Amino acid sequence: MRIYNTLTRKKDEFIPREQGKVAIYVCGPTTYNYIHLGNARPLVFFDTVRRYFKYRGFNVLYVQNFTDIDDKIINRAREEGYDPLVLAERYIGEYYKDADALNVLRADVHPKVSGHITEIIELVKTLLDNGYAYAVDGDVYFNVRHFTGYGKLSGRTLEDMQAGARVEVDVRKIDPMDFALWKSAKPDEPAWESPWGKGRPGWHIECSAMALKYLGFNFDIHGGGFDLIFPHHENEIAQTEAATGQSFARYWMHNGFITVNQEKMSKSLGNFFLVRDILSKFAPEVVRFYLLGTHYRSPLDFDDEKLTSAQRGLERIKTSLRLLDEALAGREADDEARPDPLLVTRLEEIHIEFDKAMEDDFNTALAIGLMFDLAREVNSYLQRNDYPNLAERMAALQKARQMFAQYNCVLGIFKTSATGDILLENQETGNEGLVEDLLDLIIEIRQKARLKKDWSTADHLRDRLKKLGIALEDTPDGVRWKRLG
RNA sequence: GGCGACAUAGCCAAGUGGUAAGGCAGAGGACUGCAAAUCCUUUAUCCCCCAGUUCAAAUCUGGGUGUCGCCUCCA
Repeated sequence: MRIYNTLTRKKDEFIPREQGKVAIYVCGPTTYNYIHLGNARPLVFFDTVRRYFKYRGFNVLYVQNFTDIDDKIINRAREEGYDPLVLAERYIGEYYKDADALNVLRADVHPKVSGHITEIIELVKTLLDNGYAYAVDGDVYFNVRHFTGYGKLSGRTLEDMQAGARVEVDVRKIDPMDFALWKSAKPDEPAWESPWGKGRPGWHIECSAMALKYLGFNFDIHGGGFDLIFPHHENEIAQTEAATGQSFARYWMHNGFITVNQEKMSKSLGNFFLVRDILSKFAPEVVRFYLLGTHYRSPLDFDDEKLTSAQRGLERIKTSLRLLDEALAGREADDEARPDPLLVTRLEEIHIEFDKAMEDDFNTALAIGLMFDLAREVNSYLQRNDYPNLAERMAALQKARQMFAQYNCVLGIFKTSATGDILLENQETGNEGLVEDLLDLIIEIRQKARLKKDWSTADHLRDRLKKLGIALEDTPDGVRWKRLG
């Protein structure tokens, strides 16, 4: 497996710290608002990475933090008249709603900063003892000049950074690039007792403390958005490696941005789209499918048309799944039957390609392309009548359905049953009984009209149903209906 | 100013030396009462421009143009 490593600026062969195990830390959101699509990309992508490792038989330990103490939270809380921690907690709850909708699996651990103050203080103490940090008026800063590797992740030197530095010069700092490990508390801010007085952690130290606690040093993969490379991840590396004398993480993965009109979607530019607003217009599987349709390191431009295009594409795959289910419905699988090689040889080729795509730096775009190939092979095969016998045909189709389910386990597009079978929307809820019965009735009436060649009645019913979001399809074997959109 | 990324058909997008995946949209055909869905065929003599390396380049090197990002909170 090859992974593009920001640290080495190339694709490196993945060698786990421990055989058969992989430890991953992903920087989660600062919870002062609902998440937007830009936040969703790393969630969905790293969730897919995690799923792929699992699919390959790895034992995955996946940690994603919540930053629940931060200036923005404090400001927002002040505006709304809440306690900052209460506000943060509320948005953590909202985060789960959006993440669950997008089929993002819960992390093994979702640590919060507020629950790890002790660990953070310990880490800061270590850095002070080591001489990598200094305290001034209740603040503690990390001394970047002291850490020789500073800049190794972002690929620039302190001189580079200062040449165009836009940081305000704080005379109390030894170097302008020094960053806060601990901030003294202003009145009305959440604060904790520390050896340096009441205060709260700086932004970067939390991830170091929590990653070390749950994953230890030298763990496998640390992920986040491109914009975290500097300063966040650079500082994490500096702190952690200065404190432990050990490597922090070995593979650093960064996803590209979601853009709007080619510009970065960000909270500060105000051009962001909330996940829940998008989900009010598009199904979650469409959003996930769209996000994974582009390689994670490339920018991805967002607008409704692109989602609509994704929706239509996904419909193709759904159709193929429906056709498969229809063909297999009510038939017992015969485990003895040899799958028809006519279909299965192609399936095997696709399967090899799928693994190759994912092995090569998680090329989900290629993997999705292969799902389309799979769909075409299936659809095409279903139209043929020259199969050897029914049992072999069914075995081959069964195999195809398993492949769809497997790939879906990795890509996480469709909701699944407990056994991992793909659930299409018609099957999702148990509350559909009446709708189905009514549709059966309407279809029956229409069929009678069609027998009498009363095309205007038949077409009228079909048109009206279409306006209600139900599409009818007449086939030689009867009428099929599905929900649109 | 420093550092970096990207530029592939109408649109989206994969492809890091061997002669352009896939999707959306479009065209033609099969099927259909008509549709829809599906299948088949078709849509880039060519991958921003120029020069170079090579038997061979979208893929490597140099130069140029354009777009974006980081250097400040941001996924």
